[in-house]
Amino acid sequence: MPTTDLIADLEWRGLLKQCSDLEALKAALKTQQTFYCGFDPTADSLHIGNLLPLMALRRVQEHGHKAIAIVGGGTGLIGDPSGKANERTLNTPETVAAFVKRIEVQIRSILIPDKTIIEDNASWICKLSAVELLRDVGKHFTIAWMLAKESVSARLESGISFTEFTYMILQSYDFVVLNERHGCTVQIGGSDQWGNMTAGIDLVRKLRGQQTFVVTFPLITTSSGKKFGKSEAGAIWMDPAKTSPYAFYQFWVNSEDPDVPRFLRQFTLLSHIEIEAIETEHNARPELRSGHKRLAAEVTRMVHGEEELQKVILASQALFGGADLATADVSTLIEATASAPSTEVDLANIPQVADLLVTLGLATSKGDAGRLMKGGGFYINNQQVDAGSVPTLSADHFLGGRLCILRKGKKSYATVRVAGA
RNA sequence: GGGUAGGUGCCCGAGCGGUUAAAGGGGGCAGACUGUAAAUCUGCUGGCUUACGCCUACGCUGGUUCGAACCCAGCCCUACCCA
Repeated sequence: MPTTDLIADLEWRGLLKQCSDLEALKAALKTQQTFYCGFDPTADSLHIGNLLPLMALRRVQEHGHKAIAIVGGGTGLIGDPSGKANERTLNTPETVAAFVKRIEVQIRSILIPDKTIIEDNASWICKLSAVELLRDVGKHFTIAWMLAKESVSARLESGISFTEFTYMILQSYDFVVLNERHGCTVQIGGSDQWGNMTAGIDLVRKLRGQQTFVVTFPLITTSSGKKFGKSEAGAIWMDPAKTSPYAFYQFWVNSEDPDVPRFLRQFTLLSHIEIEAIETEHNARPELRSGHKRLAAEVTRMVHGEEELQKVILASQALFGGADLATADVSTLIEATASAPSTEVDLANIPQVADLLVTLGLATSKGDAGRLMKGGGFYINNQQVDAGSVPTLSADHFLGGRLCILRKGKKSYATVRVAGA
């Protein structure tokens, strides 16, 4: 059941950047191994940047190995200096604990439930006494060696507290605990975690006399060099309350062409053959955007489920199909746009358009709304409003007397519903 | 503790007594062209206001002045150098 194909698969998918000892790992993978990856509870939801490590763990499972996800309820109280230019503000233990709970649920939804172990490192880190930490763990680290780590050396100029300085020790200790409890032998993570992770290898060797491995995947960038995972509204979250399924789906549909093949490999479970077929199709008819749509569908289904996906596809078709919304089925539209921002109005007293745009988050201020309308970037029910004119909403704008769709630019929309309808 | 250079809008960065809501660039938003892509071109990019206009803004607090981002004083912070 366990296979060494895992490495080849990761390589093909562009998910393998570095490995501490590739040949030895390949040999080890002939028998079932246990992998782990850590997730930092820095917010109340994971975002799509975290999807990559999750997918990596999922692939580990698909190839018959075991996967552990660690939620850093303990390390999250300290703060990882890796890749951070400045010391970070500490969250309260209550906040971190709340983040941990929510993130655990999300992790479970992506991984194969009955094959997944989730651990919160607070359960051992918080029990560690200062003396234990210093005698049993700290004794194995020399200052010179720690200072040489990129995560620390990069911060010597700008400043790093003792707190964050010790982070790598705690993360290393995680590896030791998992090795002891679950026989965990491989840690995977982003390449920015290389320093912390290799520190773990050393500590496991010293404390448990066992060889362990580290595998990293590259950090994701878009082909035009923009930061991956950000949209106009900020990060793309997995929590539907923070990023609507519609916005989530649209994020992927809007991927740049050159990124699509890579994203299909990295973020979907589609097979090599399927992906290559999609690529061929895309190259033949790029204007159909079939690759984008498939990518968006796969990822949205995985994160939000089939039902949400269907709604979102309906909404996308209605809004981008160029259909005349006046003739569309209102119930379907209402259903399809359920995940968009929305507000209710009273037909007898419809607020000004600018105010509505602000309430719905399509504009940041009335001035911003005014500029938008002035520039011709505003649509009511898919009808572009003439640049310069200032529209007012009337009862006629409400499809079936119930729904009015406001759109900003090509991609952002929100709905106005009639109260009680 | 001493010295030097600095702290300007989302970021970088010009301005160094009035014509400065503050050059220029980046980023962002929108329009055109396409394919809900990229590239390119164009417009916008503090808030309120139908509008005249009003308010807020150049580290903080005071002061000089008819008038200050710009001058003065004190303070805070950052970087580098010396103890």
